Amino acid sequence: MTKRERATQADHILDALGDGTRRALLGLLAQSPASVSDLARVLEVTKTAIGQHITILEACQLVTTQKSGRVRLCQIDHRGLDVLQDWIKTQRRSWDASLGRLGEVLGKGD
Amino acid sequence: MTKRERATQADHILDALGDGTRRALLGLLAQSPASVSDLARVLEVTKTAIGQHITILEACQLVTTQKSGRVRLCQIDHRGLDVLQDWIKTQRRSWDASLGRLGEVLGKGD
DNA sequence: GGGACTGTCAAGTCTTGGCTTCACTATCGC
DNA sequence: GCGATAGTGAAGCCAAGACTTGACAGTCCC
Repeated sequence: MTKRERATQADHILDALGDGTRRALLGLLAQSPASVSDLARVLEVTKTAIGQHITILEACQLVTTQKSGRVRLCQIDHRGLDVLQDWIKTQRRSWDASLGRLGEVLGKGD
Repeated sequence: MTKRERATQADHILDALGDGTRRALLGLLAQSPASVSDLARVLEVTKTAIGQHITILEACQLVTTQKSGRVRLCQIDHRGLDVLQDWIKTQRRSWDASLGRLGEVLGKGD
């Protein structure tokens, strides 16, 4: 992914999910909403690191946050997953069609 | 993703899909099977690079290959996507439940 | 056999990005 | 106000990994 890439939302989501720490983050948030400090404590990384990950996850709608006072509460956003599921569906449709064509070409067995 | 990570197959798949070139590869293969050289030509990288990506994609069952003569024909493997779809389903279930509990806690509206 | 082509291996380069440190602001509670 | 806590910003470190080069083995076809 260096050049000429028209990045769709699905691209951003897959990039985001390509990191194990972020997946762990989602795993934790799937259980219950949590603050940046909470997450940092559990995953044993700095709050700065968590903040960076959350920014990325928020940008592609896998997480939402709301700040009340000095604490930023993070929770899951389902919209990102919806997009990802659509991406899978599209891929599958596309290559089902391609297998169909392949089948026709090979298709002697009727 | 540095330490203490019990990598599931979904983890490997998401790691694999975290790279834009590999996604492009899948996009091409979704349209029709192709050889390593074909893919290298279209994506404008070396055959070596394609070979490396294909190895990774094959390892997590997103692609299958078969060699006939000197050409290695690559095509989509649906099993990887099945696993990914399951992963999404699991995540969604998990955090729907969590949102449900949150709803109960907040749940004065009842 | 010889040339063209397909793919792989080993080794190295170089960018990306995950993470830290340090300094700083803002909020809470006394 | 003051100390403790929550979070952010800038800068830099460093390992992971994407990609290349060059040499090589197989295969096809003349």
